[in-house]
Amino acid sequence: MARILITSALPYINGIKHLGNLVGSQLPADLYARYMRARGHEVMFICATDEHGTPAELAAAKAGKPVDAYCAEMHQVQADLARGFRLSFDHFGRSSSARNHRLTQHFAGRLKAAGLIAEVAEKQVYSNADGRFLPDRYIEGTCPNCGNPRARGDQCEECTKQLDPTDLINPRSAISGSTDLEVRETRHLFLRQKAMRDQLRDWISAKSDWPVLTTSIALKWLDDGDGLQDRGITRDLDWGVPVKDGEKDWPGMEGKVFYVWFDAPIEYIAATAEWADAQGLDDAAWLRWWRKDHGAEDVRYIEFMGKDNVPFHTLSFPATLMGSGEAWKLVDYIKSFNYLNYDGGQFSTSQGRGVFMDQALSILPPDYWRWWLLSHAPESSDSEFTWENFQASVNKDLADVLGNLVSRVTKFCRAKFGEVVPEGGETGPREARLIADLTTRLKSYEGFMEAMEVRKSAAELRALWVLGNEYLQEAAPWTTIKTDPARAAAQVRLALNLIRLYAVLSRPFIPDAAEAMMAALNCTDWSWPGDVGAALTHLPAGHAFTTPEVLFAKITDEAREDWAARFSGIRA
RNA sequence: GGGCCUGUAGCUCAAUGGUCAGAGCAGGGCGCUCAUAACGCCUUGGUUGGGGGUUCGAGUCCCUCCGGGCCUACCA
Repeated sequence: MARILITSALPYINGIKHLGNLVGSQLPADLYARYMRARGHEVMFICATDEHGTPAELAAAKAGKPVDAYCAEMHQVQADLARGFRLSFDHFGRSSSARNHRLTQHFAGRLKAAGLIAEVAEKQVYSNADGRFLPDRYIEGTCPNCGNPRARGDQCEECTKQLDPTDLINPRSAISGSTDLEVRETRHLFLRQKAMRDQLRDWISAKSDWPVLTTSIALKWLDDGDGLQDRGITRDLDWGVPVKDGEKDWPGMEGKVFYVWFDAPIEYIAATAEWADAQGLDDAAWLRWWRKDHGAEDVRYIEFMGKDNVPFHTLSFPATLMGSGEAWKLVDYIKSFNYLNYDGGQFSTSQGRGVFMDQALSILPPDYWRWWLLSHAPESSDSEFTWENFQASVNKDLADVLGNLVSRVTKFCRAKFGEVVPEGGETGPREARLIADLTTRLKSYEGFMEAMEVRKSAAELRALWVLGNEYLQEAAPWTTIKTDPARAAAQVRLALNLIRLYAVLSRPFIPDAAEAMMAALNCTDWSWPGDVGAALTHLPAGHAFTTPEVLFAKITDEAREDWAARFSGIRA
C-alpha cells in the first residue's frame, strides 16, 4: 500500500467555473484519487478555493458585499457544485483560512532568514478615485503604437505590443474609469528566484518522466532571455494574508498583503492542516503528508492543473518550499492539461460562453458529464466540446454499451429465473475466454490509470464493457435456455457477476451509476478484482437482486438542440 | 517580435524511426431477438496540411511554407 497525496489546482473564487476549468484539474484529480483508493492505497486528496487578489475584491464590490462575506458565500457555492460532480476531496479548504495565514507568514519568515527575500522600491500607478494601486491590466488607455483606445497597461490586444502602464496615452482606471491617476513609490518583497535558478533547474532536469508540456514551460522560464526573474510576492491590498515575518511584524510592510500566487499553493498544505483540524487530529496527522522529517518520506505527491498554472507549480512554489530550508515534500509528478474549447471557440467566463458547472448539473446527472469530459480530456492538445459529440458519446457509450447491458441481463434473468442469481450449470470454454479477455483488458486499464492516461483509460474501460456484450451475444442464453436450462443459468449467473465487476471498475469514472448497479445487485463489496475468474463468482446462486431503472436515459435530438441554443449566448 | 505545442479517415482521437498508418462514432451489408429501435459480425473511407532533405526505412528526425492554439512573468 502506498501513500498518495493529490492536489487539484485551486479554483478562483470569483464565480462559477465552466466545464473547461473542471476537466483541467479537479475532475481528473478526482478520477485518480478514486482509483487509488479503490486499489487500497492511502490517499489524501486536497483542493480549496483561491480567494485573494484584486479580482475577488472587484467581484465582491460588484455584488455589493464585503469581500470576506462574498468569498464565504462563493466558497459554499463551489463546495456544493463539487459535491454535485462527486468530487471526492478529503478536504475542500479556503486560502483565506487561519491555517493558511499562519503558514504563509511562516514561509515568508523562513525565506527571509535564508536571505531569499529582497525588498525593492517600485513605482506603481495609484488611482485616487478607487483608493488602490492598480495592477497593470486594470489600467486602460490609448496604445502609443497602434492608437487602439482600449489598450491595457500590460499589453495592447489589437497590436499585441507589450506595454508599460506609463506608455499609455490618456490612461484611466479600468475599474472606475477615473483619470485621477498618479505614480507612487511603494516597497515590495521579492522572492529571489534568480538565486535558486540552478537548484530549480537541477530539480526539474531530474524529472525525465514529466510531459513535455510541463518541462518545456518550466525550462522556458528558467532560461529565456535573462533567465528566471525574481518575483514580487506582496501587494498593496486589504484582502489577503498580512505580510509578517513568521509571527513577528515586518517593519515597512504594514498594511500590505502577500500576493495571491505566493499564498495560493501554500494552501495545499494549509488545507491538509484544515482537514486535520476538522477531523479533530493533531498536527502530526497532516505533517506526515507534507514533511519528510515527519513521515512524508514515502509519500508520492501528484499535482493536477491546467497548463496556465505550470510556471507557478514548477518554479515559484518549489522555490518557496526549497528556500524554507525545511524538509517539505516537493511534487513528484505534475499532470497538466490543455484547454477545452466550446463549439468552435473558447469557454469564456467573462462572456458567459459555454456550459458552467451549475448549468451542467441542472440538465443532466454528473456521470454524463464526468464520462464525456474524462473520455475527451484535453491531454495532448486542446479539445473541443460540441453538443453533437456529447450526445453521441453519452448515448452510445453509457446508454447503449453499459446501460443496456445491465438492462438485458437483469431483465432476462427476471423473466426466466426470477430476481435471484440462478443456480446450477457450469461454465465452459467461452467463459474461460471471456475471463482471459477481461484479464488482459483489465491489466491495460490499470496501467493507463496508474499512468494518468485519462482518455486511454476511458477507452479501455469501454472496451471492457464491450466484452460483456460480445459474450452475451455468443453465449445467447435466450437460445440456450430452450435446450439446456442449467447452462443458461450458469451464463446468467456469470453475467450478473459481470455487472458487479463493471460497477467496481467504472466507479472512478461514473460513481453514481456504479452505486446504482451495486445497489440493484444488493451488494456492498467493492473490492478490486485481483483475479477476474474469482470476481465473477462473487455473487452466489440464490442471491437476491432487484432489476434497476434505466441507468442512463438517452439524450434526444430535441434536448440537444434546446441546450445548444440556450448555452450559445450570454450568461447573465 | 520571441518561445512552445499542434495539423493523421466525414467527426473525435491512437500509433519507442521499423509488417499493410489503427480505434470509436458516423456510412454500407449481414446476423440476433434477452435488452434503452438496443447488441454482435463483416465492411467502405487516408498522397498523415504543402514542398524539400537525412535514412536501408519517415506520420515520427531536419529545413521551409501554410493553417490552428498557448505562453511571454502585475488576471489568476
